[in-house]
Amino acid sequence: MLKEERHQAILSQVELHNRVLLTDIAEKLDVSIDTARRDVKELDQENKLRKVHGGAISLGFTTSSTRNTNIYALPQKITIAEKAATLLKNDAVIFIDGGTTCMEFARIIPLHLKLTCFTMSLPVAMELTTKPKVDVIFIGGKISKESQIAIGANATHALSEIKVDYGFIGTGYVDASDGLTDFDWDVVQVKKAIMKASKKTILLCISKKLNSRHRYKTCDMTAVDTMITELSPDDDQLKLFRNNNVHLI
Amino acid sequence: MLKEERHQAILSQVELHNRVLLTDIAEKLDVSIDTARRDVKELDQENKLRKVHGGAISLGFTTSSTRNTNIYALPQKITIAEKAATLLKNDAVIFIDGGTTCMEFARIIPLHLKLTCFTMSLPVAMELTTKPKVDVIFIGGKISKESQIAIGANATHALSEIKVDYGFIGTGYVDASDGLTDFDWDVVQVKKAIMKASKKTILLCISKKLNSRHRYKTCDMTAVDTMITELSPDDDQLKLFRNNNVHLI
DNA sequence: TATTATAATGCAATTTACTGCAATTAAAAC
DNA sequence: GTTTTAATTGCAGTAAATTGCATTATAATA
Repeated sequence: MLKEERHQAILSQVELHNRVLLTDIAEKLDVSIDTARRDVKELDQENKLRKVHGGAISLGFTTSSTRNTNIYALPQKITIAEKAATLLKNDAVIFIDGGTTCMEFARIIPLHLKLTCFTMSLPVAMELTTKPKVDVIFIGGKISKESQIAIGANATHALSEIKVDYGFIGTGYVDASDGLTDFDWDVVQVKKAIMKASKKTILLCISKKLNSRHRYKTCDMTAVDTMITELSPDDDQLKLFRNNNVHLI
Repeated sequence: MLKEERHQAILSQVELHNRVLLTDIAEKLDVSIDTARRDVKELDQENKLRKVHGGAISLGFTTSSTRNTNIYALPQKITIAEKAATLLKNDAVIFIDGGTTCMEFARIIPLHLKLTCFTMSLPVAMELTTKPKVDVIFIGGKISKESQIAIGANATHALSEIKVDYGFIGTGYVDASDGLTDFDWDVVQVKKAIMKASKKTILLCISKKLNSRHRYKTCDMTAVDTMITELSPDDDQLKLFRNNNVHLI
């Protein structure tokens, strides 16, 4: 393997996970630790990453105030994810839906927290594998290419056999009177099943989606126990939601 | 062979694989290393590629878009993946195991190919969502953090209910007499289930793993229908495998 | 503090690069 | 067709780069 290829491989790993261990480089690229260290050292000198004890981290990781340099992660979603994370307690059993907001939530879960997480979102599951104390269980099924979640009879059936404390879900569209709606029928079916499997349903939703609706209905607002948005609780837009016994954060 | 022809051959190689080794050029084009080096040097000066120690890489290789498609792929694994891909036909129903070699295989599947793919590897499933004509079905279960595949009773049970034409599997260790072995018991159980669900088992395995073994056994070599490595079929190491009715590519 | 893990350094073995040169080949000139 | 000329190629010797290992130093962690 050419040195240049190794360098690219290391950079891609850093780009993807924001960090990389020297031992991982050595093993996966089939070189000695020394070579891995030298590679990282050179990349550091070229200002492509930052070398730290035991590995390397991406340049933006430490400096930028916004946590992860995911271009899709809007700051509001991080705010929501941070609020949602405050609900988590050790040994909780939760479900995490797909979508970028839930993805942000998964990303923000503290490393020391012991959890059991169900999900049928591929990216969320991938992210959760980086959390040492989180048990991850994936609900299988046919994979929807757009949303990268498992759908179909298999998925809904598997969901019918579990019960979790909290179901953290997202939605495509939400409205105080029309409830949660989506444009994909299969996705709606799965979301229904998630809510049935959850003792409490927590909706993560950026304010942009408030007051919008689409073809297929997941549920009424009354079925949602808690809704988390980035707006302050006394925002005008939220008044309508208070009538549905929805707890707002 | 004319110099210009060589230059074209080198460029097409670089275009295809993003890289080329001087030793490969020398061997395949039947010239000395020196000539190969001189050719690459000229192409570099013409800005057709970038010369690096030991070979050359394509100019676009460093852009992050191509980088993401080349995470941690050893060149040998690409060779194996390419060979494996030749077995695929339209409308085939296959299973793809986890591991970097199988990942490379998933990556190389042509976009025009219509397939149904089962997998219980998160990265493989993610990759497959980029193939428009491939139906992806994920076998759910508890996710193993090291290997990022679904394991456990759920996974093996789900596997017991399907039947695929080809099962493309990897293994941690392989030996002609001891067969396929691994260090993780759960993983071995899943691999067994995969083989049971496959009409034909195709083992993708880099030569480095040949003649190695570990604690838990998946199966004997006789259970493998085809083994694909990057070695030439008359390599000495492979002689031992011929005795097991294993088809080598 | 003790213990472990990681880093830095020097060194030897290997691989690759460069240089000059002679032999060969292809093209040009006669 | 023959000779001349220039380009190309392979080889040998040397220089440089790369790599892995051993050793010592340093940093992290309990």
